[in-house]
Amino acid sequence: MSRRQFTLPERVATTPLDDTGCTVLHVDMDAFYASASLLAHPELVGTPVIIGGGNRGVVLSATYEARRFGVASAMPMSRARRLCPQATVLPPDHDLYATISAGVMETFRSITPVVEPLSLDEAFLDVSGAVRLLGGPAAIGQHLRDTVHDEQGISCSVGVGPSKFVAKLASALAKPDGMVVVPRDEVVPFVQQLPVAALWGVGERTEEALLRLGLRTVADIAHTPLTTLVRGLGEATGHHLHELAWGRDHRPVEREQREKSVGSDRTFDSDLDDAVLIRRHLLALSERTAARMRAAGTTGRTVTLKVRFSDFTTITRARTLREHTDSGRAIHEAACGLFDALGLQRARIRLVGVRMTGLLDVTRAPVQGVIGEPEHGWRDADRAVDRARARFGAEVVRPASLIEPRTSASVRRPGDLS
DNA sequence: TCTGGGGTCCTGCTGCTT
DNA sequence: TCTGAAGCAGCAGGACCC
Repeated sequence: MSRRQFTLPERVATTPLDDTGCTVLHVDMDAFYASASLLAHPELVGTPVIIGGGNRGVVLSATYEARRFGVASAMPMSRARRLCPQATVLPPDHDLYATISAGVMETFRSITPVVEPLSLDEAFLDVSGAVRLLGGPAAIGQHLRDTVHDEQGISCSVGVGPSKFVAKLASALAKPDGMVVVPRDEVVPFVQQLPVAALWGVGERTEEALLRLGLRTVADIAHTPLTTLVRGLGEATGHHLHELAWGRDHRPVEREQREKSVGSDRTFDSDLDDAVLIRRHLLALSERTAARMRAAGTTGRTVTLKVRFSDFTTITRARTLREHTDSGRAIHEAACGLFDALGLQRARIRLVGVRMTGLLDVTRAPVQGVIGEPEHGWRDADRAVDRARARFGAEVVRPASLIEPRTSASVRRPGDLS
């Protein structure tokens, strides 16, 4: 679900051109979360719908009817509601999105085994091995669009190019519900007429830095000495943008991408200054992180605590443990240690997060027993809890300190401690 | 206007080891 | 024994992506 939208440059045709050598496809679902939610609410088709929620949330997705009013992804919900008060607001349904995404990825893999998912709603495909069987890349792209529409009932846009970078730019231009092919010979003029913000890796800050250097288009970057770019943007970014500005991107489409971190954040409905309550939130986040690691068969060694204050300044503190763990208890202990070491005196906190890095497959990082821990200790208990949750639901077993006293009048949503 | 939650990557700094 | 350089790991912060 790219957040970048560009107008179609005049020299790029929307009909298939010479697609020889354009073996990389980038497929991006159109307004994926909104389109998926409409499958469950067909009565809302053709109306403005916003997916998001919460007092302090942002827009996750919106139908094109809502976008016409200026609503965009990542926009604060309060602003979106002002721009389009008639829109229906639906809460996200992540289970539904995961199910549809799995179906879409299966369709992709029926065409080529070389599929690199980027998120639930987009992926790169290398179709070089499928050309002889299914026709040229553009024909494959069209076949893919038709299949996804027929099988899942949602539309997608496809970019076809000789590299991932070009294919991704092309799919952004194809939106919504279209396909753009960038022939190999057209790559340099195609990329160089775009604004600098079109480049992958150029966000708000980098765009500002480029504008300060007087660079507005990709062509400007291409004709700037590399040393100037490196001085202004840093070693990696300077080289990266210079390569992209000449249409050079040699990264292959990769099937397996192992995760490098797992974590959870929680923004509170209102800022908190109660350390006891914050530690309880850290326990919930630690348990969730640990459960996800166990489900993925990984363990982690470095615990990173994130704290965002009411003025939106954010700090992180990390601690590397002596050995790998997938225990919520161990993660919580480290996170609380880091939190206590901050020595905060009733600071108003907006968000806390827990993240584990230094991940290793559980078979390669056997977790040693803790001195004093019984033979069938907490690890066995954690796994029993995982099995119970898988069978009866996530809320069926929780640490005692996370259980709220029952009141007949109150209904709380999962994970809401405050 | 008022900023989610899941991530990756880069840069600069510090401290440890050789 | 002391000192400086180099390499490396860990940490913190920030930018960026969807």
